[in-house]
Amino acid sequence: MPRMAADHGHRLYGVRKGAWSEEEDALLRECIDKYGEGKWHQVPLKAGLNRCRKSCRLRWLNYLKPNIKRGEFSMDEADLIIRLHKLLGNRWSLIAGRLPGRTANDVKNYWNTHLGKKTMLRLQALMNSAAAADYQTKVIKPRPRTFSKTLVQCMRSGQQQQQGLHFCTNNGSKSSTIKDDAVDLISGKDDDGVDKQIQWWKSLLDDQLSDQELAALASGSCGLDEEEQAGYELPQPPVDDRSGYKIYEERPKTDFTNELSFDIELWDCFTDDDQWQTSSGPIQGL
DNA sequence: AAGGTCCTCAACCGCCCTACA
DNA sequence: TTGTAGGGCGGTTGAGGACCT
Repeated sequence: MPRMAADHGHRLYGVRKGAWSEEEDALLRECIDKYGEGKWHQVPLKAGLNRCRKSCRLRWLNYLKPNIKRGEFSMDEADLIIRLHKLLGNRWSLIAGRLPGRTANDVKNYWNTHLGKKTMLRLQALMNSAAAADYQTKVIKPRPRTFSKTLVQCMRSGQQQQQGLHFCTNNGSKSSTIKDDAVDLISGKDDDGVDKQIQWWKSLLDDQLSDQELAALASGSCGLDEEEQAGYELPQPPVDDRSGYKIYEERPKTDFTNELSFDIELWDCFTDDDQWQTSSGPIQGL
């Protein structure tokens, strides 16, 4: 069934659709070189293209732009996508903004085809079948998350943010989630943005546990000293005496822990190819 | 070899946000 | 304050290639 061309409610007829030809690409490239990006409504006219402005913009941003990186996503990129998706959800443009040369469309497609729910189910099915065939079982050990010192500092300086928790003041006037805060940081909405962004990314990307943190984990804490723990332990009463914030346990519906456990499994698949191949054979289609 | 199914990704659609008059 | 237009985004579709039976 042919699609109707729609452009902000105005139906456009006779506008070319579908795959772009090399001639069209050349015309668009020439036009952007000459007049620059922006003013997309003028581009079809100036370029002599029988395309709607959105089609021109999309073609440029997703395909013709000079710095676009094509080809396979690296493991680093995949890892970053997983982490950012956990924080930001389907904010593909924000995620793509942190992956040089990648477009939102690329990231979205990559997620849907390689990292999304369907792939998750396929992977689980493969794991189940491998187990059923009496292959060596791959044991996934839970990896507790630690609260970075950066976040703790933010908390103390009035930043009501904590991973996986919702904070609000006693009168309930302010409530935020880690996703919203992450979006603000990434999009640079905060005034003292640069330093905070650096710190935030540092804590996000810091996958290595310090010796201190490892020792704390071994003793059953979560990487904070006693005083810090007192304020953040989930089962604690809802009001923190020192900060005056109510602390709410994240509702199970958000299923953060399940997501996390899957991501770890997925990441192990990326990093542990040898193990997969020896225990249950290579995973097809990943 | 042929037909069917699955997968990937470029492109489209419709909605939202913002700027401006 | 309201209406309009442009820019941008996320969700969805469908063509075409790869793979399977």
